[in-house]
Amino acid sequence: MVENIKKYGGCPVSATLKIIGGKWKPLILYFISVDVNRFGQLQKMMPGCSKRMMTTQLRELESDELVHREVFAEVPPKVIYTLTEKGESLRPVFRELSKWGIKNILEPRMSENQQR
Amino acid sequence: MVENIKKYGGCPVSATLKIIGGKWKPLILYFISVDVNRFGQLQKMMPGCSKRMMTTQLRELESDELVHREVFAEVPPKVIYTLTEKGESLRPVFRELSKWGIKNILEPRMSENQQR
DNA sequence: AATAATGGTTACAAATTGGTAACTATATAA
DNA sequence: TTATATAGTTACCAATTTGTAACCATTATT
Repeated sequence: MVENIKKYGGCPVSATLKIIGGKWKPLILYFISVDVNRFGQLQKMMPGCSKRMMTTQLRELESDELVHREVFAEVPPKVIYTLTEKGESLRPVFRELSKWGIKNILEPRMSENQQR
Repeated sequence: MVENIKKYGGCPVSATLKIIGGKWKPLILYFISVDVNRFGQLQKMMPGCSKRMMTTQLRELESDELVHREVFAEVPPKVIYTLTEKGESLRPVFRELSKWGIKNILEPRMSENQQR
C-alpha cells in the first residue's frame, strides 16, 4: 500500500473514510438506497439526526456525487434524493464493513447482554 | 439492513467506522501490518501525526483489541505493536475501501492534475 | 386571516478533537 | 557529570463539529 500512497499522494483508505465517515452518512445512504428518499422521511427514520445535521450531511454527499438531489417545483416543496452510480458502487464496501461490524461488534455486544 | 439495525440495536457499518475511522488509524494499522511496529518508527512514517495523537490512536486501537502492545523491560524503553487476529480480520474490509478510494478519489484526482 | 405542510437556513452555544511545547523516567556512554 | 535514546504524559489553547431553537417561503385549506 505504501506504493499506492506514493503513487497517488495519499492513503486510499483514509480518503474513502473521509467521504463516507460522516456521523450519519452510512445510514442516510442506506435509507436512500431503499427508497426512503425524501427529507422528511429520512428524518423520521433517524430521529437522532437533527434537521441541521441532515442538511449538511446530504449536501456533502451531494457535492461528493454520491447522491443526486431533485427538486420539484411544487408547494409545499418536494425534494427527492437518489443514489448516483458512484453511490451505488459503494455497495461492496458497505457489505464488508457490515459483515465485520456484525461479527466483531454487534454480535459480541449481544451475547454479553444475554449472560445475565 | 434495517433488520440488522433492529436485530442488533445499531448500524453495523457505523459501528465499524467508529472503530477504524480515527484520523490516523488506517495508516497506523497498515504500517503495523508491514512490521513498522515501534512507536518511533511509526512517527517517522507519519510526520503529520503528533506524538500525542499517535499515543491516543494507539491506545484506542489497543482497547478495541485491534493491536497488541508488548513492553520490554529495557532502557531506553522498547515497545512493539502487532496486529491481533481481530486486527488481521480487517484486511478484506480495507481491501474494498482501498479499491474504491483508488478508483473514485485518487485516480480522478491524478488525471485532473495531468490536464494542465 | 390564520394554519398546515415541506424543506430548509441561520445564529449562537456547547462539546469534542487536535496541535504545541514542556516535562518525565532510567540505564548507558562519553 | 552530562548527554543520549525511547516512549511516552500533561497542560493549555485553537479549531472543528454538533446541538438547539427560532425563522423563512409559498400555496392550499379552514
